Amino acid sequence: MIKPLPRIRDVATAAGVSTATVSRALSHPERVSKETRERVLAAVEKTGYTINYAARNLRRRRTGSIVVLVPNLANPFFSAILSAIASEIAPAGYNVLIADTAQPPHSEQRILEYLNNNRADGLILLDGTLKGVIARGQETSSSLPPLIFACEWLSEDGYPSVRIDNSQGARLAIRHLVELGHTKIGHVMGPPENVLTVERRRGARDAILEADLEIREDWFFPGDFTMASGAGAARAWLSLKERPTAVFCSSDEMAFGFISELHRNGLEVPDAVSVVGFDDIEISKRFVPALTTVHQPRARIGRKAARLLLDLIDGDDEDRLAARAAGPEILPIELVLRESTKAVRT
Amino acid sequence: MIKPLPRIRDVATAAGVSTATVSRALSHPERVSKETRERVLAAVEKTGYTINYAARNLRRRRTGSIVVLVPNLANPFFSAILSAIASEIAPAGYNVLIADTAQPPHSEQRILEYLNNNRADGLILLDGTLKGVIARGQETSSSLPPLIFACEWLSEDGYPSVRIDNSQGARLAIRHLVELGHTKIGHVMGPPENVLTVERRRGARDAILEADLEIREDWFFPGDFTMASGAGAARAWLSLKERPTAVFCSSDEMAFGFISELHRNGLEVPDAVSVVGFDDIEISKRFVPALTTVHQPRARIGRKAARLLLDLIDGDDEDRLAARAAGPEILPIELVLRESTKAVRT
DNA sequence: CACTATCATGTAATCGATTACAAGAGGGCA
DNA sequence: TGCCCTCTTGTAATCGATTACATGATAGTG
Repeated sequence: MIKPLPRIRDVATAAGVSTATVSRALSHPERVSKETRERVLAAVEKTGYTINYAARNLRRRRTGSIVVLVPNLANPFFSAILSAIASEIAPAGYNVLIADTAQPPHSEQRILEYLNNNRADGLILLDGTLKGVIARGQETSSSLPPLIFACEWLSEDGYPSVRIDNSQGARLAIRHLVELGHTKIGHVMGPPENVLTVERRRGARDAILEADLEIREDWFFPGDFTMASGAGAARAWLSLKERPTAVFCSSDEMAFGFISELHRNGLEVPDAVSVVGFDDIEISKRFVPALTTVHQPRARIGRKAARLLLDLIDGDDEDRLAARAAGPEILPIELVLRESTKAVRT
Repeated sequence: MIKPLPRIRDVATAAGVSTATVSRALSHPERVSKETRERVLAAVEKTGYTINYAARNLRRRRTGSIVVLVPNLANPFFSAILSAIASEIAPAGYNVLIADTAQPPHSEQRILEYLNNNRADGLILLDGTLKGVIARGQETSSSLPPLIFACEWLSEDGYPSVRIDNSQGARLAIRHLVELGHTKIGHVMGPPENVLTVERRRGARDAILEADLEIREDWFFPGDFTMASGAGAARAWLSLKERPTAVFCSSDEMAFGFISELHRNGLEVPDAVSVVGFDDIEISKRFVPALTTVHQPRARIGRKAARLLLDLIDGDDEDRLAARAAGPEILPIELVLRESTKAVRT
């Protein structure tokens, strides 16, 4: 029942040429004559030949795949970026290999393995908490494959990255609330060590100070980007004696958690409190109320990161140094005004 | 700057043994003596050796990866399943290779390539619209690698699949609405050719008839599982002279689109109309109103499909025939009651 | 016409790990 | 002591495609 797959030798026999010629006809068509090329292609068709990638990759000393490390595959924010990455990488002839860094099987050891040259020709990292792992990777391995950060990044090491200006996004959100007349503004933060948390919190603080408003530490609620943590922040908000009239959440998901928890307690947004999110994921415009939020061009981020990585892979060491020197690629964002914010009662 | 990676020969030299012994020490530790094993492991440590998978896979005549074909990576329904699949497959030593069947670069030709033995050791298909491609694959290739459908499936060919009882899910939804006293019940359907659409519509019709209620064709709204199509159905609902008082949507996303579009038109759920969804994706319990929906155990579906596939890969042809004969694996569902439905006004 | 450049193709080495087979060492048993 | 069996290790073939190098044919040039 198991018939062995046709090999390049079978094609060569069928076409009456050598394996070298078949290989050339397929990989460098311009290097064989028109007649043999056609004869080879016909033979390929006839035998049903498809290439054995393991053999090709072994000989070419590459892996043919690109690894994407995602903090959480199930999170729609990441899956949209992933989708864009895949759409750019697949046509370039690479496999997209996905690893969820939060999944239990992915110990540091496992992730290190991906960093090793012989697992991937390049990496895209959507997880900025891998500093330790990458440092260890540099010690262990003589040279890491090209890598690019997207969305998140390592604050010190100058790896190339594609991202937005997060503190600017936070400023846009806060300024909008200020313009609506809010003077008591809170913030639901991301996980403490995350770069995004740091940048967005900084932007938020700066904008609050610029508006000559007070920074109240008890209005900066801890969170971790999940809906559950947004709901927790809502409970914290409810328990306050003096409550902010507007809250900027560091992710859309937290904003949903926040709004839904208030709803459970009989309070509606934006009447009870104005809420701004961050990310503008798919559902934000359909949420009830539709969420005012900072739009991140997720598809563009993914595509850009993929294209930069492909350039790095094709380029030489010089190109790589140039890429690191060039600094991060910052894509534009915008504040999308919807229903979840309104002017403060006067 | 580029230092060549250590090969198995380097380890052999460092340990003072042959490459065969190194290979055995790593792949079949019980076949070498304790002392050499330790010596080899020390040499591996010292040289920083990591295996070259292309070489191993070439020799072992396998690819080391499993391909998952997803209709739409950016859809959170699928990404949760994918996440579960990855968590099960990665520890088994396979790469998870993802291909988005809806992405432009994935012509039929490209998908066919994945079906070929030498791209993957096995496939998990979340897309039931691939009938044509698979038929062509069977013609072209002598034997397809083991494959498993998850969620969706091909209605005729008896490929193994892991899924839920979709018509039963639809019945649960309709019965719930009937119990709440609704007598005018509508349904927002998925894309016409989709198996899920067919099954859920059938379940819905049967349950409506069982309740001695009328089937009104103009209350069966076309859709395609997306939020936008749910919003379209809402507009259709609004334009009716006589409107159903309850609507069962074939996906949660369509339910969100439906609810949000009504909200834009000043109508609120469940006061204006009761809505039931299908899937119970992450956000459903936090939507406003929290969505009553049919829960699919997505993580379990993903894990189960992955485990079955791994069994098939390890098994022989006999096991594969047995698996096809065993029929689909049906996982339990339940109706989750939340806020989007309420008793009809009497 | 002789000589060189160009083009098309074939021969065979190569990528790096695995494993069939061979061989040697050591133990057990008559 | 001699024979067989088991255990450990080494030698070398192998997986399938690519490509450096060699070769022969053809065209172009002085």
